[in-house]
Amino acid sequence: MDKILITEGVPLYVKIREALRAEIMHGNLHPGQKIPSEDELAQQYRVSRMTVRQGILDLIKEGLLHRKHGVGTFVSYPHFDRDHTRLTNFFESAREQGIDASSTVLKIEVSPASDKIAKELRLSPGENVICIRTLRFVNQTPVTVHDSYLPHRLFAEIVYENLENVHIWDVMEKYGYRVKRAIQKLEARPASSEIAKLLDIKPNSPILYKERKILAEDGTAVEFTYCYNRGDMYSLTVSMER
Amino acid sequence: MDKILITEGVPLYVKIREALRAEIMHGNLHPGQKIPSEDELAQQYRVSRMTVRQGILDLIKEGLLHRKHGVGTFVSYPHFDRDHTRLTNFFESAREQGIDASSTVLKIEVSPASDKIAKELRLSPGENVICIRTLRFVNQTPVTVHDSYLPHRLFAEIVYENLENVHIWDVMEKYGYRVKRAIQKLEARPASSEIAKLLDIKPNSPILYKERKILAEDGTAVEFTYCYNRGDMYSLTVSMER
DNA sequence: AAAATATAGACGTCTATACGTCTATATTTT
DNA sequence: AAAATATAGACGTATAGACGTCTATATTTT
Repeated sequence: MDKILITEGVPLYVKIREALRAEIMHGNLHPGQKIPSEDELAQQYRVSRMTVRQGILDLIKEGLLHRKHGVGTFVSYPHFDRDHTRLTNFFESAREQGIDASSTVLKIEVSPASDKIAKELRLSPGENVICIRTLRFVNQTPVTVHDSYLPHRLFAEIVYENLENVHIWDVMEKYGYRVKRAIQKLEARPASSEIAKLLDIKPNSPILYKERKILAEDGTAVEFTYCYNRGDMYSLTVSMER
Repeated sequence: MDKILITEGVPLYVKIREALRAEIMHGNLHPGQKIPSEDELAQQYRVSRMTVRQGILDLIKEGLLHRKHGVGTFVSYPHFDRDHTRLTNFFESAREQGIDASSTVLKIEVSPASDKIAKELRLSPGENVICIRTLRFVNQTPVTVHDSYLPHRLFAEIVYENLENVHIWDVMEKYGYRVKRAIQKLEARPASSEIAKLLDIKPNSPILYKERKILAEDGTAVEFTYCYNRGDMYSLTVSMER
């Protein structure tokens, strides 16, 4: 039985990958089930085995499939929370979950970087950074105070952009930097009086404190942030592998 | 100039990957620098281009290299915190950081799973789980209360094992399950009086609360845990990608 | 000088083939 | 019946070659 791939302008292995993904999602292939072997799929789709393999390997990396040498390839069980594992920005993830999200800019200023930020962003000593403090709302309730530090050298003109209700990562793309990776450190902390006031909670309430460094595709450190998230209204899901 | 690969019994692409890694680590190739093209490397190592490619792709997945279509492959800047990004267990990561770590078992019991745990571990209704509560210490100070739930069906005999100062993941391997992935939800919460007493802190102090589901290589859900970590003594670093 | 175009280098996709290694199962031997 | 062995199926590694696409740079044209 031949399977035919129609779309043009898309690599074959991507088509096969998506065809397999669709079969899994639609339940034609169910969790735990063995999928056809690389050879069989190659014949079905009339491509070479290596092409099928490339598509399968993608899905394995994603966690949708797993395989055992000498035995076969199997559909993984769901609950891998694939969606929450990707690096998404505030507005993206809110939109996906159908939540009303907004943000206001509290402050923009340019000043020399602190030692810590200079080190994290790999700046020369005394180099300037743009600091943007925003307050983020979910359903009109303040949830996060977000302090963002950007190298002034790379984003000097960004201070003239509209930054309300827009994610800064989208703005960065105009400057040629596409965000690729974040390294984040998480802690539970008591809210300072300043943060408590902004988030409309009592001082010393638990805050999910997050420091993160954002890297672009070429490894440039493009942003460093301090985030103060209301503990009772914010949770974060991550996936890690051995 | 030919480069020669000596070790036997190791795939060629692994040798090339490790040779490249060594060159980067030893500083022969420095961050930002362009490495030789796939064609050049194939000639140097006298292998096919696809073999070199497989090695390079591994290093890109790791974040050690990055590439730009039509331009070349480059050494990434460090600070990717590769070490903190892997899923490691409590004792592994403590050892790596040269920290004194220990744990005591407070309780072991077998009982029917709660609805939530049955759902997360994909158990039949009413199926039994083993609950193990441990207290973890760093430098003799209690840092984490750890409630672990395991399917009784898979690990019935585990209750007879020594579980003090041992990580349960190591014990699980004896039962044929190798931990592969964790999906964790993180929140900042106030400490309950029970948890506060165990961690020797005041009630309502910030706790980094963590729920996680642990999956084995074949996708079996092997453990569900609730973790209560002292906010002032525990932080977690994770990396996420788009 | 500016704009359009050509070119070379490098990565991206794809094929067809070969042989190695691992696992589960069937077969044979003890 | 148990143990050893063979076998088939499936993934793992590796090659050589072809052509596509992208980027930066050099060249030509305007």
